[in-house]
Amino acid sequence: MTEYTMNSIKIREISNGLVLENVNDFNAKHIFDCGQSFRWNKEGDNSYTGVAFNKVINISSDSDDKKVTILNTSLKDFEGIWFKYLDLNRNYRDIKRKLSSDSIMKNAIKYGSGIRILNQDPWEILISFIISANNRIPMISKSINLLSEMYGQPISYNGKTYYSFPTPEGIGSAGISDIEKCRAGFRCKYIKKAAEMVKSGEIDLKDIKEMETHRAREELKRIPGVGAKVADCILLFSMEKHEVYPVDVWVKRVTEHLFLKKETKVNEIHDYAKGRFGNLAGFAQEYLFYYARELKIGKN
DNA sequence: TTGCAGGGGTCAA
DNA sequence: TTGACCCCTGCA
Repeated sequence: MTEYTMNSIKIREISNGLVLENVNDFNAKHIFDCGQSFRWNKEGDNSYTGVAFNKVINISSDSDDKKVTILNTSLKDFEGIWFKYLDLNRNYRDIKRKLSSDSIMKNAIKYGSGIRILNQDPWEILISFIISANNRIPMISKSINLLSEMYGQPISYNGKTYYSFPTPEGIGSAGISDIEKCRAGFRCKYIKKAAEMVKSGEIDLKDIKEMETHRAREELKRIPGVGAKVADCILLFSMEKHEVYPVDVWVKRVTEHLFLKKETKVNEIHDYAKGRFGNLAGFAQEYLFYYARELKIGKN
């Protein structure tokens, strides 16, 4: 049996995948339920099956044993895709230690101790978070799945058919009445326009990813349906801008409730987060979002 | 059974 | 700064 090591993670090949050992700060539930992705479904055995980068994989984790199992993959794909996607090169122990200077963050981090910020595809995140505006999570997932069924490629796994996320060409060439079949309502016109802009090269997501954060945000906001919050989600979840602090209703509530103790304007919340969490604000946001939403903190 | 509020915001006035 | 907005669910 051959074993490999990447960043102190031991990798062992099994018949249909890989077993990773000595993985710190990794909990599948925390990662896939903390709001950064809409394409991971919980299975009966508490594992998660998801579609990303035109592949379907299944991930389960045992935090106590520091063990992660990835099914339907290969060593080659792990090295080429999943190691980066799962952010396994990052030391979350350091991040958590730096953010734990007060008891409030300590509790939030303890609650979502296995959160990692995925490195997702900017194009997929762009469309997904346009759909998220004034919407509910089950509906967002449903619309993304319908879009994928209509314009993506089928992928079979475990007797089920999944669909890859569509390309800009796929959605950009579709008519508005077809896109409306994804049930995203008034957001459909934004989806179409965004796809056309990416398809034509008017918006180059690769370029934007390389830009300084402020300029990248302004560039993203040129896309219809992308305001401050959606732009920040794109920056944090797909462009490695970890200093941004996307403020949605939950984050606004939890920041007010736990820290500011009063109603506060979104701009002031940004300033506060920048001052308090610095270049780790994005990580803080994820711990707080998960903590707030799971425990309904600040609601009412 | 029907009706209404409201949701991971954005846009236009 | 304020409403409207597709679609759907939960709850009177």
